[in-house]
Amino acid sequence: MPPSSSPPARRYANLRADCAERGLRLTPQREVLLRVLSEATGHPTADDLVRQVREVLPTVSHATVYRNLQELVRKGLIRTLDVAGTAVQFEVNPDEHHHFVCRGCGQVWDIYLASVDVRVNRRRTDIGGFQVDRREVQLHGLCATCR
Amino acid sequence: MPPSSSPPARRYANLRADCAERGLRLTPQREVLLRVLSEATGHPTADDLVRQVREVLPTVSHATVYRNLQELVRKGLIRTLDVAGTAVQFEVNPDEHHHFVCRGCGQVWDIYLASVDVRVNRRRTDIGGFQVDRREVQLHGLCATCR
DNA sequence: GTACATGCAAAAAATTTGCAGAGAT
DNA sequence: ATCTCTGCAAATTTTTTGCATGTAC
Repeated sequence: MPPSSSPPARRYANLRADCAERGLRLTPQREVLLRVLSEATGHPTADDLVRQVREVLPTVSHATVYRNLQELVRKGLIRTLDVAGTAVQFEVNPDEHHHFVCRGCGQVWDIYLASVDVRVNRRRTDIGGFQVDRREVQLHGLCATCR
Repeated sequence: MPPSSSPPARRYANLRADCAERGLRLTPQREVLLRVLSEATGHPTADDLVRQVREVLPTVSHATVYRNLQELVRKGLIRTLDVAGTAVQFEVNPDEHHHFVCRGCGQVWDIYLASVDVRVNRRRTDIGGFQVDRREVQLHGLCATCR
């Protein structure tokens, strides 16, 4: 089931359609990247993706993959995973989900929450007038292996 | 009030005590760094901190500040802020709090929550046996200026 | 005195940029 | 024909490392 309940083929079709819709051309390099993204498990780094794309198109340049990822994030097709580490990790699971971060090994797992109830304490909070689009919960601790 | 309800002097004393307790020597460089951290507002990057330390000790090396920050994180005196961006940001607010991330300008604010209620859906979640030490909520959206 | 900390300089890692040419629409 | 995208190579930015020297405890 994880990392996503939508099958890769479906996700690939969706990504292609999203690109077309937003005026991103479907070049061979971009198509391979989309396929790699749609099949990805976990949270690949830009470098992971460069390597995987190169398994199919060995001549693809670093810059192309980085630029494409940037563009896909800008258009909202994928997201960066907000977990500090070395390199940026990309979030390719389109389902609404959250994360568990192990402080031992640094790995990140997708988790699904049955309920999220959060209320801001406006009195203590030094910012107002903000609009919330998305809520993400990160649980931090130790995974079964690191315990 | 923000970024922390404890006054800088108190936070500085706490950090010094924590260092002593964990066998970290109080060198002049480290003391200046602790003072800068205790007075910090927001979420400084390593480079921000290097610059601020150098206002007091102009000869401090890059490596020293980076190594110290690493050590302070390892010992749990500060944390890295889990928000993807360019450089790692440090979390120096010792109070329990959460974050609002603006997708327009990328800025991050501390927010305080009145209540957090989260229940994991174990059936959908592909990991078990993990132990949770801390829960962090990130709200994503647009700040008042970027709206 | 000893173990830990620092400075320096260089390396490594991650990401971005300029530019000329190729390709999609 | 146009505007986007790509490859290459080099530059930038951020962080880490080795080693000799210095210093807090």
